[in-house]
Amino acid sequence: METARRAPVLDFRHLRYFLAAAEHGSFRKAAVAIGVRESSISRRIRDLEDQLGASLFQRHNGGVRLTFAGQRFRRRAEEVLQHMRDSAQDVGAIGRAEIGRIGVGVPPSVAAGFLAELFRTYDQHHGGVHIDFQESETTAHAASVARLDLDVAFVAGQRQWPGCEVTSLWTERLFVRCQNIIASPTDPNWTLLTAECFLIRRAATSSEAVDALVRRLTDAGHGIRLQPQGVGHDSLLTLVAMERGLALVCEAAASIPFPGIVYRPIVGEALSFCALWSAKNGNPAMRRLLRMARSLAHCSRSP
Amino acid sequence: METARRAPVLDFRHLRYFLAAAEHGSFRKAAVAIGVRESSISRRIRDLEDQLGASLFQRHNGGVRLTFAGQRFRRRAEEVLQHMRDSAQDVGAIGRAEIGRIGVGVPPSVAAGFLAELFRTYDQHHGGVHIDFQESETTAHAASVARLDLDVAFVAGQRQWPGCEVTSLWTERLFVRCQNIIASPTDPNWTLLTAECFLIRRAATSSEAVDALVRRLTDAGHGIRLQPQGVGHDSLLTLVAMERGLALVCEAAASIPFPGIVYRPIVGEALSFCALWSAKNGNPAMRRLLRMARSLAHCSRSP
DNA sequence: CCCAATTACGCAGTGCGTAATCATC
DNA sequence: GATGATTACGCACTGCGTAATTGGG
Repeated sequence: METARRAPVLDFRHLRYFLAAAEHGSFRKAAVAIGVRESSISRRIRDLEDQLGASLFQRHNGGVRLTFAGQRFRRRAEEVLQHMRDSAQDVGAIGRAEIGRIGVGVPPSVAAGFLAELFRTYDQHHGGVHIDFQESETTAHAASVARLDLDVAFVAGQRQWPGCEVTSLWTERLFVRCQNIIASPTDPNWTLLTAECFLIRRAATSSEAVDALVRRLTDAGHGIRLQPQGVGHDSLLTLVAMERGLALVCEAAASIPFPGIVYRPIVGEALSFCALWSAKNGNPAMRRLLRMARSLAHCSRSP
Repeated sequence: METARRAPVLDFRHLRYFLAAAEHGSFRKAAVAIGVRESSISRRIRDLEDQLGASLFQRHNGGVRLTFAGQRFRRRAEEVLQHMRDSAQDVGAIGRAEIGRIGVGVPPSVAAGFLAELFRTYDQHHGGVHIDFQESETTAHAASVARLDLDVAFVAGQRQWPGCEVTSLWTERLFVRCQNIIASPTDPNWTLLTAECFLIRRAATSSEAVDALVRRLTDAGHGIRLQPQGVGHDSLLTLVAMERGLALVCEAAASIPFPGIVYRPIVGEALSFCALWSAKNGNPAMRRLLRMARSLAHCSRSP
């Protein structure tokens, strides 16, 4: 058995050299154009011809000319190379976060406040990135982030979550959402609060905000009546308007007006929000969003 | 200035490795599938990611998973690789003379005889090859072959031509094409022939066949009247039917019947044909035609 | 401790440049 | 002799395999 010289692996350079030679009609000129010696062109094209099983050039004195096979291969090679360049361009754009996709976990209300501002700004600068919002509770968010099902989640509270990095971002005051017939002390009337019952979403029974309020009231010697409801955030608002109780909301949600509803701040009570993300997640669009969030948090905090 | 490690040139292997890893969801499995070590896969994909400027896989314990960029690049890579394979296939088919193009120079009549048989057989076996016929005189054919404008030319005579290889193929008897009123001696009546005038195409004044006949007649002490006409081969036939003279044809043309026309062989006079081609011409379809021609000549000669 | 990916290291193979050679005008 | 492609040779470098390392259940 003959030890057939192992076929050289086809390289994109083969195509580049070939196209240059085809364009210039001369190995020499092609070599100058590419910045390489003629011998390289010659050998690479010989490799290419060997591998393809057809000669691509007719060599005559004064240069080379494409054979029939060469003419045919030229188009193909151009297409392949162009396609490859496009692909690299495409993927590179993802790498530079010019396009892409982010899965983002958000708390119930993103219509106003820090997050609304963040995503508005982000969209302005990275319109090509599709943002997939996922509304859920903190625990589920943390798990998704750790599993890389979500790229980043914005949640209330500062606690650690396994497999998640935590980046503190901003703080919001807590508000009581109530009917507008209730008196409006600057400092909330605790007695009044305890008389009413608090409507909370069943899924958020152990949320940071509720925990904080309960702690605060019990520390002050007051009781509190919680009334979990299996409804969404929007419906809670309606329930309040129906005089079925009060609702606890953060500052972002308090900026949204609704007929028959007013918001009263709970002085001294605040809720801090942070971003959860995974160190293993290299999604450049996510990292840029995170950077932007930090920058935004810094801006709005320092003044 | 930092000595930035020169970027590794993208290779089709990069794509193959990447696709294998994407398919198997594991560098390890991809490595076995391809028949290479994991480290190779790992490094090559890292190169690819560096070059593209985006990470393609999320590494988690138990394997890898495509990122958004990776998913996108996967389609592209498949297309590029497939396109490249198709191209190689295509060009390879040309190399194996399954498809292609041949420029063939032919004498005025190819409707019958050796060439007709040759092309009929060739078409049967290589239907994908397009044959470009070019009808011209020997000198022009030889020049075209040397310039590689023609791949091969079949011409009468055996003489050498610059830049051409010569391959003797077959021999044909010469015939006189005449009106059917002329007597039909087995051996042509030389007196009769000299009495008539020979119609020849002006372009073929110095053709091998005419030269041979003139030589023969003058050697035998006879004169000959040549009457060049600026018409094509077909028209000559009509002129003979109009009793304007005789015409000299080779055996192939003599097998085509025409009303009012008969052919008489010139005993002892024969014309040999050969193929002209260039040693520099690697056109595989041409070389296969040539091989087939030799084989055919051998077959029809030996019995 | 296992699985899977990554990194360190040494060796073989490949590609390039230099330079000589061939071929044609 | 000039131009242009091909070939011989030596060197640097890349890429692979082996094996050690990291990292997460």
